[in-house]
Amino acid sequence: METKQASTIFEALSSDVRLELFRLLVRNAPDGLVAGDISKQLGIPSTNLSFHLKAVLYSGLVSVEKEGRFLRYRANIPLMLETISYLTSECCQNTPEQCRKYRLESGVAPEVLPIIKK
Amino acid sequence: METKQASTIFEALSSDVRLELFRLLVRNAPDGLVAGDISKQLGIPSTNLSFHLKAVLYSGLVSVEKEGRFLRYRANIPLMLETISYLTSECCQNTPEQCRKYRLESGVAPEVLPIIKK
DNA sequence: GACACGTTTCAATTAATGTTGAAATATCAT
DNA sequence: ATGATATTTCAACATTAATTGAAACGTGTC
Repeated sequence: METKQASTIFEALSSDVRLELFRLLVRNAPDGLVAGDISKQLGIPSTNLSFHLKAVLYSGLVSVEKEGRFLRYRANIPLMLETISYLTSECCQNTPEQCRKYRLESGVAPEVLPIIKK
Repeated sequence: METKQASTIFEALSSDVRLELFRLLVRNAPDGLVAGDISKQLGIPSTNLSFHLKAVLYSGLVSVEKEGRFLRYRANIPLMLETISYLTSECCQNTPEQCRKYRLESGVAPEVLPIIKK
């Protein structure tokens, strides 16, 4: 992954509205949600949601599909995973012991987040 | 983790400069780097770096420590891990099979990124 | 103490982002 | 076709971010 793509993706997650939007779609993967449902669940006007949807679509983190007169949005989970991999790559100059220490410090369960390689 | 904190963290990673800055510190964990070295490695003026350093410091993703007349910056890896955990939480309504499919699709090695729980 | 060096703050400019209501567009139901 | 509904585009405004050079601030060195 290239820097430009990754920073665009983080940009897409950098507003409260868009972050909640994306997490909503992550929770609702793989089915996704139509715009109206998203608008209701986030409690923001559809016009504002549309603005933010454009940003996440541009980043690639979300995809859209026409469904009658609705538009269904879905989180692009594989891209999310690639982005995480990009962020954590070559962590600690590839010394697993240090990474392990950090992971313990974070309190995050190992099954959820083992960025340690091998 | 709260939405506000997480979006501030993604905001910190949303510019090319800051993303490269953070990844540089991740690679150089746990030792960190002093500002001058960062400035040289990123090839940007110290005044501009200082601006971006403030942003990542504010987010908590980077910490700083005085070292004589230098300032040493370090990536906050545990916070990075918590943030990743926040982003991926309740993925696919906790149906591991779907998550596994996505992971295969992403092409990311399982040891690097198993967000699947259990 | 005077000087050099690393780093930050300030001021100025340029550009981009977030929000809202009104209007436009597209699709389905009758 | 007409009307109702879903969603987007547009215009306007307020807010915030990015970049740069000059100046200021600390800290170590001679």
